[in-house]
Amino acid sequence: MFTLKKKQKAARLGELATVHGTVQTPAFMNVATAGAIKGAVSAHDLKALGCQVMLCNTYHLHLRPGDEKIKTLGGLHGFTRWEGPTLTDSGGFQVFSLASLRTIKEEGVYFSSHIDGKKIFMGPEESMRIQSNLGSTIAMAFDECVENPAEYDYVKASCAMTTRWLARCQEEMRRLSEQLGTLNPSQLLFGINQGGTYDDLRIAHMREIARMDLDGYAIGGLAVGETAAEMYRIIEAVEPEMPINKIRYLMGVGTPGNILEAVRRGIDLFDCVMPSRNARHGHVFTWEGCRNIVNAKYELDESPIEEGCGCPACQSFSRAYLRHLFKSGEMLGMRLLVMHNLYFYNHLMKQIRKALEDDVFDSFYDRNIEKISRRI
RNA sequence: GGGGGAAUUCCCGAGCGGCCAAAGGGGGCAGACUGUAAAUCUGUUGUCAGUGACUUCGGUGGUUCGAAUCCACCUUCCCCCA
Repeated sequence: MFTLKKKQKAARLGELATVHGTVQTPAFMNVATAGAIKGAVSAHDLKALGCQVMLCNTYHLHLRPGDEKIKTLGGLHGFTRWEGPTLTDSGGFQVFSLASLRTIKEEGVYFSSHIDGKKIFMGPEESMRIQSNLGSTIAMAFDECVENPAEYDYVKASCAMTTRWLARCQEEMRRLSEQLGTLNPSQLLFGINQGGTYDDLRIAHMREIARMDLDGYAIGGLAVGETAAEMYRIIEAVEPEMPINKIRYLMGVGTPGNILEAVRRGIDLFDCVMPSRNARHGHVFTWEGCRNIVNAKYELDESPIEEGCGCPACQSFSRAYLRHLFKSGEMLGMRLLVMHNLYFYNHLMKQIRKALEDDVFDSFYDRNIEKISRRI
């Protein structure tokens, strides 16, 4: 159940109440695709980093270790020991990211497993069943995430299919929630807007799925090839069509700057691999911009990544030490950088919420958008 | 004391007369990464001006139109026999 608490122009402050806890929005969900944040960060660490929602992946967990096994082990919550809300992505993104390993049909998608080549079929019903076994707080609809740019006719047909798939997801979820032994009978279902870079398709699709009364609405198929300017234009086009009293999720986005821009345009929820992946490659986010800790200029730098940061890395360690750990291939280096970035993202959202609470989001945006987006 | 082998650009290591500023790793420097097939991938790595020139393959001489590559001596290291 989503409550819109406050609005400043398009930007929204809200909260989503779930059986696993309440999420204060705008929020960033921390990505734990295979049940763990890559870079040796556990569910317990996540709590200390200010994480509100942990995101896991249907396709990956279905392949390994298998959703039935996870169900036996108490679902995602019992398995990972993350006690808060979870969101499972449906496998729709893998239709895009594993494009060379799949075939799309009306009934669903045939994948060759990236692990062993085994044939895997995943349609809307399969995705819902897997997500039900995982027992996530929020299940995402199974969609086709189309790469940008794509032909108009292809995107139009794909959108229509994604809508039909959404109806099947809804139907299957209804059936599953009534079944005895379902881990989370009150699992929420979010629908996903598609339409590539075509405003008319985006709007038409959003109107259609808005009528289907879902628990939340996501914008998918962005940050997959188009420019940031196009992404913002599409959000602006679609936003007025999104139900005002439902949570809005921009999937897979993005940089701190992207997030600030999207909150300003009315988005409540985000997720992205960027804080963890970039940390694994030495990039750290700060309020002054993004740094690369391996740069030679940090060799003798005794200051923390960011002065005043409350993360475990900045609490105790210098840039020089972190650089050394990282370059030496010490796991600790990677782990500390990942923790810093996740803390930064979660803290950024907290500051955004505070600015909205205090009715100063505009000036908060003006003060930070340029700095936060640069490379230093 | 006798015999045999080796020395290559930051490191390891190819090359064995021209197509060699010299393969390939490593390391260094930098870049990319947006619902994670990603602790990965890309570029660059003698100097200076940048279609070229110059210096470089243990040292010094030599052979040759031309040498990291052939010859002589020297230096250092390794192995075997005494």
